[in-house]
Amino acid sequence: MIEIQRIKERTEEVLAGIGKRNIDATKEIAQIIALDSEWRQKKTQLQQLETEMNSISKQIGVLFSTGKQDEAKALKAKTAVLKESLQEHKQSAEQLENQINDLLFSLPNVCTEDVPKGKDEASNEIVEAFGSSPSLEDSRDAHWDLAKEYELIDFELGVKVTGAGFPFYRGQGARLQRALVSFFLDEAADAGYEEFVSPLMVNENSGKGTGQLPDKEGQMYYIEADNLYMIPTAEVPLTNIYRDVLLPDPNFSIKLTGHTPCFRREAGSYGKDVRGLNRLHQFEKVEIVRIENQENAARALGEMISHVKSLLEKLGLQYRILRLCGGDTGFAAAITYDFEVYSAAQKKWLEVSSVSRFDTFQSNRLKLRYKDENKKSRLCQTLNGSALALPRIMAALLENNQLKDGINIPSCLHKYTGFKKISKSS
RNA sequence: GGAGAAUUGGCAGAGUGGUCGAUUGCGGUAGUCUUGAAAACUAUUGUACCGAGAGGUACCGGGGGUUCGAAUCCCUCAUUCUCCGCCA
Repeated sequence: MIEIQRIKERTEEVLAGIGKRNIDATKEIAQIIALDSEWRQKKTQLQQLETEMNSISKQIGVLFSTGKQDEAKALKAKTAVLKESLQEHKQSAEQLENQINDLLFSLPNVCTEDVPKGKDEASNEIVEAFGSSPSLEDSRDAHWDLAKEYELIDFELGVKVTGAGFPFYRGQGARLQRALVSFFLDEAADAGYEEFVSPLMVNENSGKGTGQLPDKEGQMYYIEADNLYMIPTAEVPLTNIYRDVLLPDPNFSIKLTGHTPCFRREAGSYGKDVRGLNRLHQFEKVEIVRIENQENAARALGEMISHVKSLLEKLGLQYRILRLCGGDTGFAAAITYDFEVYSAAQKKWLEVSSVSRFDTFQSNRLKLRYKDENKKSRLCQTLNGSALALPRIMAALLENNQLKDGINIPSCLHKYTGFKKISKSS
């Protein structure tokens, strides 16, 4: 959530940043500021009462220990009124605090200056494009047809065993999947990211820490018996490693990566958008996460973008980078860049990565801080990005590299697949 | 899954109803001594919040309760350890 100090001190900036999402938060912000000053008043009064109470209690203690029972009893009688008023103050301070928190939780992050204003994806900006569409013959097939033809992915089997959106990968398809994961992890390691194998379920506090809860509760699979959530992305366990952490030194740059399945309930889609690998309930992803100080966050974002670019270029995929407009930017992000690859057979762009800077929005919830040069606690900056999400990469690779008698594997993957071409007979 | 024990500051470890935010040791920081270092000695050393400041408040695994007063008593949840059972 947004730091309340920022709301009070830089109100205009906050309003403008949220305004980019086509949301007018004037009322909420004014309410927060008003409630906050009310809360401060109550808090001060409450603490005064507590001081008084503490001192009386101490006196009673002294009186008892010096044998002055009667005086102690007299003093005790006085506390009843005080106690009542103390309770009242405590309750109303708490109530105010809850109201403020509810409001703060409901506000999305402040978009940075370079985020374009806009309501939906139509206002996203294309900032860069790379590569060109492969020239395929007329017989170009969509990946779901290729998957069947070469026995790479079995969607029906997934339906039988689990349900729609849970495919089986098999044979060369499974191998290609594993090759991609290894390739992505090795590239991340080369770029200095420490690899983690994380839990695939998280508790409620973790969900809150990265902002999936309470707003996106319905999008996660929930294990009721144990009060656990299936992770929608490795971002959740990886970032939550640093929940409630105070880093002692301002010179740090934390780079984490992990490969996990991601589970998403994603109700309400239909048609060819969800066909094949385009949208799944379970898919694999390699995520990169960074925790930085105030000064380094902007540079880290640039490095992450370069990293994702280099992956796509090594895979030889045509891609473009979008700077999302406010309305399309996720609740917790301050700025997001989406990467899309071109799927030649479907003739459409598929989102394969989303790289975001969260400013202090997550770290505020996470209580993730560091000591700066003056030994003052400051909130860290968190960033994350997909590097990369597997299914749509796989879809694009299959479609774009298809030949009459097989599918070419990009050379960077050869050492992982053990074959250079997907063919029927093998 | 069953039985028992435990959870205190960076770490170790006291504290069982009242000047306890918490004895002490180690570690950290600063200083004295030293050509330098070590040792020794001295001081200092948690986090968050309220307050213009002085200062105050909260926090002893989490939450709730009893009490004028709780690290200390009660309830509850979580975690760790030991033993038993089961198991990749």
